[in-house]
Amino acid sequence: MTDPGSDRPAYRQVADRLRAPIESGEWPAGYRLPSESQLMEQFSVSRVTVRLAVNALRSEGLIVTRQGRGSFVRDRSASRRVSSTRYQQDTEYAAGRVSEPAVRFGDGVDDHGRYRLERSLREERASQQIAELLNLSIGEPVLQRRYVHIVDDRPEEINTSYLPMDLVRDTPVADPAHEPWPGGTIAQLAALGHHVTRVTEWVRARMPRPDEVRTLGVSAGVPVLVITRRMFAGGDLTRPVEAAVDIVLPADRVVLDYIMDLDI
Amino acid sequence: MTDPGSDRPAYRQVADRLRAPIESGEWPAGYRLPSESQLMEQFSVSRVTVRLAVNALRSEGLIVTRQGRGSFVRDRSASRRVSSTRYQQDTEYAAGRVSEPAVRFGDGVDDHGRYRLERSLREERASQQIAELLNLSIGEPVLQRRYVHIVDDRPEEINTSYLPMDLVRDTPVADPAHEPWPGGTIAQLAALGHHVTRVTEWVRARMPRPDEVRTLGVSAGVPVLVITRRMFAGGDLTRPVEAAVDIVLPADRVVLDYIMDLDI
DNA sequence: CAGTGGTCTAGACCACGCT
DNA sequence: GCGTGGTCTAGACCACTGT
Repeated sequence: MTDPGSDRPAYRQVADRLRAPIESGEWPAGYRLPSESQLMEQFSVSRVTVRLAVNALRSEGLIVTRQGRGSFVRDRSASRRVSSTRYQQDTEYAAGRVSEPAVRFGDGVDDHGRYRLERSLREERASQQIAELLNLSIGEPVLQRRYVHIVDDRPEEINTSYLPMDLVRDTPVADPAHEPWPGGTIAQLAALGHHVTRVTEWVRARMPRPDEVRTLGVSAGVPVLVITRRMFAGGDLTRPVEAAVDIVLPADRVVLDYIMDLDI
Repeated sequence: MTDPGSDRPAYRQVADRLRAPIESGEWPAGYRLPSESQLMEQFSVSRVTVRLAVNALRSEGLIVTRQGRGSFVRDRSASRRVSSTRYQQDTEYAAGRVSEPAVRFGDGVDDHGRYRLERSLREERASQQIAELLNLSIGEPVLQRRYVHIVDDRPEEINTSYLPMDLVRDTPVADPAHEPWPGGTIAQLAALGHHVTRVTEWVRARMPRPDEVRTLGVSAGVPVLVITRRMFAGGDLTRPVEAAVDIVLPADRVVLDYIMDLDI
């Protein structure tokens, strides 16, 4: 039953009573909540009120609902760790000092054939945003590369990056037929003589757009992490050699890991 | 009018038709959407359907609604930039090489008296999480420090950090009467002879809990960035000297800025 | 006071998932 | 076939905001 005397609206009271066992862990990930009819009876409220409560929990990211089956406590443990040390490791790999490039999607993922990469390359003219990021003029030619990283048939990362066309024209980097390059962008650029010395990342979070909900397969109530990355080469900090706008990651599956060493 | 022949439910069609002018910029931040009654008439749907559409946009973070006034396009431009270089700058400051510690809440904020800090200190016994982060045993004494950074009477950051009690017992750091320390934790620790050489940050994003919605004053549909930070001193990478769990930042107001210099 | 969004009811039909 | 959630309607009263 809800308390009609309370200031708190009935649907919030219902939500509160469902939230408690979820946050305490009494209802673990995967636990099925009572059905809407059961909640209507248990709290003596209408279906609309029950659904308002359930919606609130869903947009808090606590539950997922599946038509015909029910609402379930969502697994909120992040699985993948994206470490900033991958850039240093790719640098070492490009220099031949280590034999393996950085692993991006977890150990053993490739072995089991669960990892897939979809790529597309395209020459474009720099938009205002890209021109600003790469310190070019609007309209200068750039190479757009779009990567979708897929694990277990589920996209884990969408990544659109741009390189100044001057840097890569008539090189394997701009060749669509070319295989994915071990060691990633840093190794590619190193092969062209551009040695990346600095990477900057701007990190934001927001709710996904509907198209991102579809492609990333995130459920309602799960934000995305959005990274804007720039790479600088050879001590030139004025003109980046690469800019990746909107690297989009589902926040329920990812932790970003940054290490900062300080000179004392 | 909505298209009843479409597979797409009416409320999604309404949401789509409202989303377009928002994302294109035709309706700028602050623009007032048509009222619910206007939308009912315009699309020939019931109020519930209109509200489903409006709720969808709200949980996407595109609009805010205010009772008695209407729904408005939300300002999605982030204002504050949190840079990882602040750690290096605090280190320089602690070493006396620069005269100013890193600015945390924007230029001129202090001058106008718009910035306020609420602090609390408390001795505690390490929980399992804290023990793991600090590489201590469960139950060992730690100093808990809780900071709430307030700008314009609006909390901008909640920060709970822990230091091993052994490091700070009977020092000014553990003294509640002590003023906020210029240069922050790094300068405090330096004054005690612990020179921070490495800072690691784990970055996540999630939807705020109801209590965070209240304290941070974020509107529905805005996620929070959550940082877990550890500081290591003097080349000892096994035992951190500080751990900050759940530094919580409203994602609509903040961009995190990381710079990674690579050794080639 | 009129207009706005916030809450709530009773009832209906549909689509999905399992048995 | 039955129970689940998804969508939708018509109608009501309340609380807040402005004139």
